[in-house]
Amino acid sequence: VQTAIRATGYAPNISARRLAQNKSFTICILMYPGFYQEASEMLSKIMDIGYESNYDIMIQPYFPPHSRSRNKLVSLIYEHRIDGFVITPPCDADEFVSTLLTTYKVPQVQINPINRTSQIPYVAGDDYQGAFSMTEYLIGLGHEKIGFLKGPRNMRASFDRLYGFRAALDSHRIPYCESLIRDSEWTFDGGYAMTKELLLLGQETPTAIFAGSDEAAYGAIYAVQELGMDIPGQISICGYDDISFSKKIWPSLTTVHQPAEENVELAARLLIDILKNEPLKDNKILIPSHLVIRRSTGKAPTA
Amino acid sequence: VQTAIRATGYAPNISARRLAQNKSFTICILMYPGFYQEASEMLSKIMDIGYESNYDIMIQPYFPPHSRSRNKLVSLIYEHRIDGFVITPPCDADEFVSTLLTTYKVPQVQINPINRTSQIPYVAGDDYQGAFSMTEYLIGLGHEKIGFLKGPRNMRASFDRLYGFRAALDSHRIPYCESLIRDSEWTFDGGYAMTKELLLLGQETPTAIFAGSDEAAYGAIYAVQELGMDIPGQISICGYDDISFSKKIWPSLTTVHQPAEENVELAARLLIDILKNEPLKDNKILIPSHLVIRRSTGKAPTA
DNA sequence: CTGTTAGCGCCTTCAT
DNA sequence: ATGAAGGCGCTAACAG
Repeated sequence: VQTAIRATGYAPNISARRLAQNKSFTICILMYPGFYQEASEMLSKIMDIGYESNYDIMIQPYFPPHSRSRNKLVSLIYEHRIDGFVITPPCDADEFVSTLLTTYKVPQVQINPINRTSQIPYVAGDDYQGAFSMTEYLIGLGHEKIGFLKGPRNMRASFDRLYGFRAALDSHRIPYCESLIRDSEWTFDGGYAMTKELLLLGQETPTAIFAGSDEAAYGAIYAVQELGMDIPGQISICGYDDISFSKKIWPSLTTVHQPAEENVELAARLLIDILKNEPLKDNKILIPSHLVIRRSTGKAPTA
Repeated sequence: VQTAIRATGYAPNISARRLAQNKSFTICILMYPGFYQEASEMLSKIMDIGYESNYDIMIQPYFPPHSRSRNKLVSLIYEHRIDGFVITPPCDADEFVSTLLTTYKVPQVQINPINRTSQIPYVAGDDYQGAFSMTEYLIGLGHEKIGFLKGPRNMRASFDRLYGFRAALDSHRIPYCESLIRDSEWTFDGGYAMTKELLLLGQETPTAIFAGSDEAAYGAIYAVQELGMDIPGQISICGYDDISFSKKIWPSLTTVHQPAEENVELAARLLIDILKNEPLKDNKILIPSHLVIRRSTGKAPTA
């Protein structure tokens, strides 16, 4: 029968199905513009999932300062265009988003949410452990004065990575020095500016900088290179995220692999399972992270 | 009345509208995985357009080796999920795609298509002129032995950039030397490998390398740095595309600005105008490109 | 278990 | 001009 159906060129009309079932068979991934640099790599995976599960996937940028973002979100929900959302950071921290979704009881899965105690399903990387490992690795290379670049306050990873860093220092009895901690917002410009500041500390100049994100690490590398210093000879730099460019820059970046595509993929799968009312083993998933050692880190210079 | 409607919380059901009008109000952007590195920057713009025009926008990866890609594309068309397509390179060169779209008379707009003589509307950058300008700039710096990295044969830009390069050499009476032209496929690995080869040419070693794309230029820079050579002191490197990372690497990359987001934006706008049967001024759009001079290029070393 | 029918919510057509 | 009714193609509920 199936073959006969195919032979006639028949295909169901998706709009009619959607209307009859009052479902859109579409999920939305809410993204903060610029947060995911490697969206294109992500797209393939996401779309595969959509294909397998017969769900369409819509990527929606959410940028709070634009009222347009909010309007769009509202219309997606009101007009029944979307069955559920994957919320990427820092959108979960946005009050408009969170109240809207809970008010209308729209199914959602969050990625790396600020608040892990709520009942909302999530997928998260183990930022604490990753930062701890990286810091221990640096300490093992002989670094004691380590600069750290903090991220935005509306992302949980910002805190966890700082805590992991600090815990590793503590466990090796290395003093935690406030002047070495800088607020970079995890942008290129922030990493650049804060690294310049750290390098002007004179006697207190760090021998390594743990940029909290790869993006900030690029800024740090740029600043260091501009000053004509050698990486890793005079100073080591490392990041966190392992985005695809990190192996293409010189020197290639030591970082923590935090598979953004995998997070989104798992979140999308989880959401679809929820929408299909399939039984789920677990609705809170923690993904371990691991170090990727490349060329931007080395032994601390012997003063 | 409108305000009253809003007050009651009314919103039209999109599925019903789609069914009644037999349209999906959705367009699809077909992308070759990895071709657009800065998809995330693009997304914001694209989605804005969708919002303004009440069209949903679906990004679909197309990777010919996966039969899944083809099946998905077929189902999008058969099931009336899509009103029209934006075709990004090199998808226009894929026979399955082109015959499918023409057979079913699906509206489409192409970006940088191989074939500009067909009736299909397109948006394209002026690759010939961009490559010509860049080459003249290098010649002006005193470079005469210039390596060039070719791109894949299924993209028009590959040819136009090479022609522009060659034309500039000719107009300055600099001999065109086959051994300096290499096939990099415009990947990082290709740029890396071919640059290594070029640097082993001994007496014929180029003093500048015009990588046909930024991605290939990253590979070139990596190779040069690995050999401990100074950029731009000993060798100049430049790219083409001006993707966002090119200003973040060290040394920042001299390149030709070819606004990928703008191309896609224009193409999507054009497609939507076509779908709405709006009168169009022009259905073949050529976008000029311009040089972006950064730190990776400098005067040719005086032998 | 198979076959028939009503209805999803909107748009368009036709009649008033 | 305004208003009522039919139909888009599928699904779910119901009857046989």
